[in-house]
Amino acid sequence: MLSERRLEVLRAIVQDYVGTEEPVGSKALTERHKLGVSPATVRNDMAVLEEEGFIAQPHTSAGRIPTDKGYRLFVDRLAGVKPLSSAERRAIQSFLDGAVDLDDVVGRTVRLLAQLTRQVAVVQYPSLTRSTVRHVELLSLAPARLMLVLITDTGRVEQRMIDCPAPFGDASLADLRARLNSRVVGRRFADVPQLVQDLPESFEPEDRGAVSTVLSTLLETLVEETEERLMIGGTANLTRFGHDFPLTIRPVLEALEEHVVLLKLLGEAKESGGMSMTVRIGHENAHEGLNSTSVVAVGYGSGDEAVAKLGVVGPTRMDYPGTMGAVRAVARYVGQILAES
Amino acid sequence: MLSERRLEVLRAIVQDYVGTEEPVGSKALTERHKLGVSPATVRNDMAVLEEEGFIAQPHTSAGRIPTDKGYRLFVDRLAGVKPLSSAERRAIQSFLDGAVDLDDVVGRTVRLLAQLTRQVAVVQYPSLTRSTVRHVELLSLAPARLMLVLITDTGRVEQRMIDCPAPFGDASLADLRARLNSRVVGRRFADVPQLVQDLPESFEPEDRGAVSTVLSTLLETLVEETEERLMIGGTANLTRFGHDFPLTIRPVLEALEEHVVLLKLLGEAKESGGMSMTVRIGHENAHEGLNSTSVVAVGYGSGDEAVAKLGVVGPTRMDYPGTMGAVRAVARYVGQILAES
DNA sequence: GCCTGGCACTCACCCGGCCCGAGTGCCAGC
DNA sequence: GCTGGCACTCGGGCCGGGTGAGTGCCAGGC
Repeated sequence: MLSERRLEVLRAIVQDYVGTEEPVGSKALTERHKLGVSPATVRNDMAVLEEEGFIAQPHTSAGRIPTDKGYRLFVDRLAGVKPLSSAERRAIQSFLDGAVDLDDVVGRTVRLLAQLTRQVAVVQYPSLTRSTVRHVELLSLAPARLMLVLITDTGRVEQRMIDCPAPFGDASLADLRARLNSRVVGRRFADVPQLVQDLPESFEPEDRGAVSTVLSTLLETLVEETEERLMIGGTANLTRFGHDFPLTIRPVLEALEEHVVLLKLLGEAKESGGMSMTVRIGHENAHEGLNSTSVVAVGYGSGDEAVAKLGVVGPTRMDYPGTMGAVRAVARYVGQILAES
Repeated sequence: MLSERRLEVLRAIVQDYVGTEEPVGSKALTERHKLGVSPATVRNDMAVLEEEGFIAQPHTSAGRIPTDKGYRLFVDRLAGVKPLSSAERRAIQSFLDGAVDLDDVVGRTVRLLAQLTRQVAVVQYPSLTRSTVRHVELLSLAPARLMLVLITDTGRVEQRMIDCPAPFGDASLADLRARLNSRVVGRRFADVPQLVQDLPESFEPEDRGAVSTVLSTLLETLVEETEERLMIGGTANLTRFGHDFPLTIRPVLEALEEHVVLLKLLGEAKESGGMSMTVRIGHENAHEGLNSTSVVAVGYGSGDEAVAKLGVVGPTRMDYPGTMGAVRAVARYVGQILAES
């Protein structure tokens, strides 16, 4: 177990390093923080911290920098979540309030988060699995060609073309539309399959084929489109860590373009309701390209349950309390916006 | 007027510089190209080209590099559009063929273009102004609350909430839906305002307010949403020009995030049907951040007329013939895909 | 008149050596 | 267990010479 003062030294190192971006030495530490001890003592503490793997020296005779393990300890035990100033909160609210549709909400959220944290922001579109159906619409485009439009409670719209095995009368179509809606509106996606299972049987034999086709397309849409989408912003902020980063920036950009990777990243730790904040530091990220970055993510949703996640990607050397505060605050406001609409 | 040989020298300089990324000298030029003259002669030609502003020296006693003006001449008079290999064409086709919906088409196109040109790809969503209406749907969510869904021939779906001044009966709603569709389906967006102008008059007085509200929302959607969206990919390719670029990469990333700027960029030169290819080199780009990049853009569409643009952003030092070939080929295939669906 | 080979000149870049200073580890003393 | 002192390390900045690619100019030849 590390003594109280050693933890204090670690905290000071992390704070200074995040601020200056330069390895921090024992003398500078005692000057900037009221540790109440001399540089020599700090040096001894540093030696211990290094032995334990919390900090490291880039070269002999240079200051120390925190390791991933050091940041981990800092985040877990030494840092709180810094609440935003009321001015910042107002800014968030007014920025998000002008949104007109879901795309706009997500777009604004990304820009907001990127600006607030000065890092790369990632926002996942509200997931369909936990959503409910607001409306299903069927349109006849041609005698045997339909369009299925699915509207979710989060405001998302999905459409699919359907080629029916046989022409489908307008009356039957209206009937199907009405019955379908009466069964699934307000229901969760996961429940839909059961709810529509016996629907074909209640139609005339000649229409059953078409009805089945429609239903299977609907179910496909529900499942397939759970493949989620996301939006990214603030990549220009990557250049802020340019000094030692230029070599590392490429794999990060590459990783950011692989949305599948990011979705997995956000998705991990969906246990615990999914609303809690997760911080993955450096090598804790499975993807190699992100080994020199940290990911701060949190779930958001209109109710108690998360419908999706959002977060930021930045250098391991980031202002964790501030970032976590901003991410959490933004997630809350987005949740509110979604609940209102 | 420049002599034939001097143009040849310029072409050789551009090609070598694009290949090696290093200033090219007179000796190396004569070695790599069959110019049929000695280095000394080339030096004289270079002096003339420099005086005319087509090439420049980074420092005294270094090779020459093309200026924006030099690239311009190269593109206009010295370079053709390099057609793709049949293998590349097959790759394009098979890559795009698997797309399931519009988002997917655009997403695949971006990735394809980025990979093919190894540069940053930008694809604009099919514009609504030139599109036609495929269907308008009205859904009753609550007594005085409607949802308007607009489906375009390019497969795009827009939805809007409408709060009516007074409740609106189901019969009236069905009536409005039917009449609205019979008037606007298959019509161009630009023509819609005239076509629906007198529609409220034909309804009962108590419904006219609601009908007007619906119509004005529809018209708003048509206009507002002409504000177009786009997708970007391949930003990791920016790091390929890292050697002299690290300082310049930031403003480029920033410019790429300002979609408005990009849209303006793509939009310029919409004259001439909009299908022709435009190349903007270096300072020809109005936006400062893109002063060291070139933009190659071309319109695409399902018919003869462009519904949107796509293109790539890369360093002025790019392989113009190859890039132009790839951009043009991709645009054609995307047009085909859109026409089929 | 245009092309050519020769020649002197100019810098950017590389390399090695040097100094400097921040930072360290260790030790003896309080 | 903390402190001040001390010798040591080593990365980074600075200087100076050598190198070579590239240039401009000039006199001579086709």
